[in-house]
Amino acid sequence: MLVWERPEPPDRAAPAPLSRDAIVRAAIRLADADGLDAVSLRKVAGALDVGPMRLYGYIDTKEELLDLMVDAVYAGIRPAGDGWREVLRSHAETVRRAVHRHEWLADLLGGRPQLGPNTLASGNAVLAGLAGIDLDTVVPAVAAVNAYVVGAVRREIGERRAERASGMDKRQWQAAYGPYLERAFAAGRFPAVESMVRDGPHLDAGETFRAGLEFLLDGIAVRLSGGGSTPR
Amino acid sequence: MLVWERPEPPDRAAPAPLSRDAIVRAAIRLADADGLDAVSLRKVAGALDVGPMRLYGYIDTKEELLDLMVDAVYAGIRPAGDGWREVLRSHAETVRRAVHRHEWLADLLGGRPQLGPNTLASGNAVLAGLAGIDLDTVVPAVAAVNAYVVGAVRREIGERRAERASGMDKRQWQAAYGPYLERAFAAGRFPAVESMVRDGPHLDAGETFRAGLEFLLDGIAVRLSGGGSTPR
DNA sequence: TATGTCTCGATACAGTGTATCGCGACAGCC
DNA sequence: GGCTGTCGCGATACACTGTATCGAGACATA
Repeated sequence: MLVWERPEPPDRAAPAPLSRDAIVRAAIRLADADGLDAVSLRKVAGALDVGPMRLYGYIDTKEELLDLMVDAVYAGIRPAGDGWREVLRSHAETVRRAVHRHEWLADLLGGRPQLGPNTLASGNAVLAGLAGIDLDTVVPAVAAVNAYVVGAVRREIGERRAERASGMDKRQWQAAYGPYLERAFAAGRFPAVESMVRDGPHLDAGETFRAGLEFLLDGIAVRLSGGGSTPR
Repeated sequence: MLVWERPEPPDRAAPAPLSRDAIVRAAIRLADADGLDAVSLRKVAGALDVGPMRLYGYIDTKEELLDLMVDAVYAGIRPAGDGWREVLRSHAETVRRAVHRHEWLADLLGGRPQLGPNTLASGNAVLAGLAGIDLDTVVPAVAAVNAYVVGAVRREIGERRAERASGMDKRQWQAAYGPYLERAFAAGRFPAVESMVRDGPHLDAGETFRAGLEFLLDGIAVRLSGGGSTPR
């Protein structure tokens, strides 16, 4: 094509000013709106009016971006309250609330060790709130609470998504899986599950989360008060 | 109609005989060898000497294949032992062992509700082992143990991968993250974390898992023996 | 034998993460 | 003020993903 008819290059928008922070915020916006799958380097870059390759000046890898997203959320995760029990409980509840605001967190938590500054600060605050207690108890206790929270929110979000996928409503979810379960039960192969579904309590997600958390805290309390070893 | 009850297509004197089972086994082999990312429909089909589109006769979606993989593993997950405590403990340990054999399970567990026949049978066995106990306690207790296990194995596998990624050795992992943590500590911003790392116990993954599990079981024991409500 | 049904899989599409590298813009120097 | 060296941007490319489409061929039935 000859110069004469070749269009001039578009007025090069002054390269949009960029920062790791802006990138992470854009990625979080995308993930909040459409889930983690919607976070592609191309889309993040597009949201910032920037070429995809530009991002590689700020991060080496998509995984690093995900790590930064997690750490950004941890900026708002701090335990509150007095006493070991309240510290651990509020920590757990705060993480859960964060997951409610950012469902994609459920996909990332526990997936790889998080050592970002905000995550470290959050962990530091929890440990500081437990100062004075024997480290031999604190370390496994904190690990256990974290493990529980990760697993619990994962299941909670997983179920929520399954419900949403089958039509937005718990009634409709039951309509989708109910008949399947009915047929599975009809064969009589899962009587214990069947009686649980029929006669068991129907706790909502929050009640289930808190009930499990209290079990765990009660168990930690046993160790703290008993001071002895765990009974077999 | 869900995968589990949808009948397989009839045996067809096809170029390569195929079955849902063969597909799932091939997928599991790939995932065991090279991780979940190595499970692509093309690679699975390739391992079976078959075109990729052939698989869609047996599954509707890749997610269904992942569900089938999880359910296949649950075929070997059954609790053993007598008494609620031993049932829950052995269930947890068995799941953990399965995750050790199939690390990709850690990426899938809790991600979506599992209602396959083997998973239902496993859950049924656990509930049957808890027969006689008040369902108001059993339901949250089982949920809590499952949540804990999911979170715990996720972290365990996540850490194991991070170590492996940085050179195969725990020493080398500490060499990779150690200096970073040293620098972070040097600023004095995470004193509680620092003292934990320096003075805290260094439990291995198995000890940590069991310690947290015993906390949880102790907490459930409190409810079972006390019979009363949880103290605030 | 003709017809209808069904399955296979080649091809295609839109998307992914990221390596490569030429071009253009800027900074510093003569 | 003009030249040159450096550097970062981002177009292009690559290998790969999950899956929709659809023509071709095989089988069962009429």
